[in-house]
Amino acid sequence: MIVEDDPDIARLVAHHLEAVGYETRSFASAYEVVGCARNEPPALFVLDIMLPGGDGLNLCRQIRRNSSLAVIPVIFLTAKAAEADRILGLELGADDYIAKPFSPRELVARVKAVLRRFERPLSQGSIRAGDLEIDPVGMVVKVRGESVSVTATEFRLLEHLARNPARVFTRDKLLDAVWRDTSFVTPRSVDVYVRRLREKIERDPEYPEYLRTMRGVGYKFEAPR
Amino acid sequence: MIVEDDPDIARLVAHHLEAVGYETRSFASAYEVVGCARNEPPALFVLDIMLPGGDGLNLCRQIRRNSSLAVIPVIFLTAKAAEADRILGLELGADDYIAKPFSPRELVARVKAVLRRFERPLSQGSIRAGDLEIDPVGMVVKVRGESVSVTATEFRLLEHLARNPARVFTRDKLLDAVWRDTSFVTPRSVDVYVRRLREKIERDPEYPEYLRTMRGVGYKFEAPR
DNA sequence: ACGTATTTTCACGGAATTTTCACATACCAC
DNA sequence: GTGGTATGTGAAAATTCCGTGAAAATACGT
Repeated sequence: MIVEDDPDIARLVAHHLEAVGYETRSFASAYEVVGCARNEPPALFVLDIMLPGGDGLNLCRQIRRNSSLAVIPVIFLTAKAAEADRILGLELGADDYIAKPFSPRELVARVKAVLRRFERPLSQGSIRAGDLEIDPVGMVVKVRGESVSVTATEFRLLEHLARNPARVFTRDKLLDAVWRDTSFVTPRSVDVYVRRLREKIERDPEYPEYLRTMRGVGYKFEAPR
Repeated sequence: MIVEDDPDIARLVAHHLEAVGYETRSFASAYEVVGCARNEPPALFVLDIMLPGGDGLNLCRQIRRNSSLAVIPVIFLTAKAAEADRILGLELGADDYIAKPFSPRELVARVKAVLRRFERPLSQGSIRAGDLEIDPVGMVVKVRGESVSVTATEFRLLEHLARNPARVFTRDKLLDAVWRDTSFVTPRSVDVYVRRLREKIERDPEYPEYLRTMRGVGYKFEAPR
């Protein structure tokens, strides 16, 4: 959903997003945006910062305040790169920005990136990293072609970490994300699962390449280069 | 990485980019470009559109198809300033183009602009200062591209200081902000952590550029220009 | 009900980190 | 320079944290 008062730019953005298969709707002002969005929620907003009659920031605030729209990512178009920090830094909740002038490739890349970040729960595709292959549908993990058997919890833990590579999770966060019932499980249980996963997927469990421990914090998954 | 068959122009481009501090590698044909780039990925491609034996557009397509190179920006050099070329080039995945003949100033400006657009930290929230990169999500600190290992407390201290650059903190304030338990820790412990961070991130720990001591007061983080 | 696979807990020991301290050195005022 | 104070340095002590092995608890199929 594009909100941009300059028709040339609006058309440009729409065109390039449609060229790679996205549906778009364009608005020249902030007016009916919230109403329409509520009717048929878009996957993403692209907002011009400068809009006649209440700027884009304001619109963003409205979107964020509306509970049904609050989760939808927002990308800002801005003429001044200097504004950028303000946008991301502020409590506005923008997810990225694109400085004008932008190249179509950049536009598409950022849109894809943001959508990827937010689509996570929906994504069902299998994950590849290094010589690891994780197939959520079949609950199968393959290491260098060899499939290894993992238990349900092991799999969910690995999947969650691998879907968020290079990102540190505390044990508590992992418990929240991976353990179904939010029962009272010792955070240290995570350690045990990490160990067993390492035994199964790491070349040398002593020097793990995938499942790195961030001492004092938690664990993270890394795709070896 | 410059790909241009006319040696005069290639030298010209290389010279002007090197004059402002960029490293360059030049190729007269599209041949080994992809291979070399894969070995040592450049920050940017400058491609002549007209190349003997498979033109620049083709090369660009190849680059875009290679997943490890696909993110690297491409600038085209073209003799024909026709708008059609521009659209075509951009849709192909080029990020800008420069029409020949070009002024050195224009060349450098465009290269800088494109690099600036793409240099933005990948994950939101990560801090960049000088040749330091601090990624709170992954708990990673990079110095000139090299990631250095820091402990949890070291990281929290560095992050806190870097988030408030050019601002002096007394040791007590740092203890309050960075240390988890509000226990009674000697303020001098801060010194030790500053030292260890300096050993890891400063070029010469004797003359620190980032972590400056403000005698009689405390420490502050400064981003060297 | 029984045996098996999985999940969860726990205590221990080694290792990494944190914290402290004594001393060396640098800085400042005089 | 001299003295006094503040910071840097090296290393040891204290503490925390994680990997390990194994046992207890739970689920699961036969």
